[in-house]
Amino acid sequence: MRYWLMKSEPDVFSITDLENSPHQTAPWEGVRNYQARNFIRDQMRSGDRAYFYHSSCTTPGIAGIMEITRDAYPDDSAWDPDSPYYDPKSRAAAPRWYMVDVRWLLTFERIVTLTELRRHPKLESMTLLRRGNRLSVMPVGAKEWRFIEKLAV
DNA sequence: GCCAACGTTGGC
DNA sequence: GCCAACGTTGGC
Repeated sequence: MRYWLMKSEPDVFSITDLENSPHQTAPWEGVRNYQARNFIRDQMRSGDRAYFYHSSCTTPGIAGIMEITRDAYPDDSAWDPDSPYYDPKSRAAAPRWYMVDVRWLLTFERIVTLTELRRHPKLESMTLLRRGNRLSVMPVGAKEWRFIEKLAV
């Protein structure tokens, strides 16, 4: 099992929105970056765990945990002209973008903030904290995962 | 709203 | 293939 961190702007889709979704499950649509796409398509598997990260908001940080419940499949929002994620270069015969399904597992009692994550030397090599990192989907090491889990309690 | 740090695009 | 211009991300 692998561990991941996935960013979403809570104004658009928050961990509460996921919890309130049918079956507490939703497609993670709209990833439009090749490196993130490759993680989703080539490495992410049903059963993996992911931190739900709230970005571009008052208190950026990790809000809780979700589970990947479906391997990657074509992101059909790329074919919807009315979608903000529309990409005419993605065609059904050759899908450019992929998504997984995610299921809500738990919401932390409090947000584990970005500021707090930066304070811990054990986390300094985290992809999330690397200068200039803009990935919306990235792997998390098992040790880092467990360390963060304890912070949240 | 600002801006650093990227990624993408397209002319050549 | 180079690289300048442009667009996006995301913290602050």
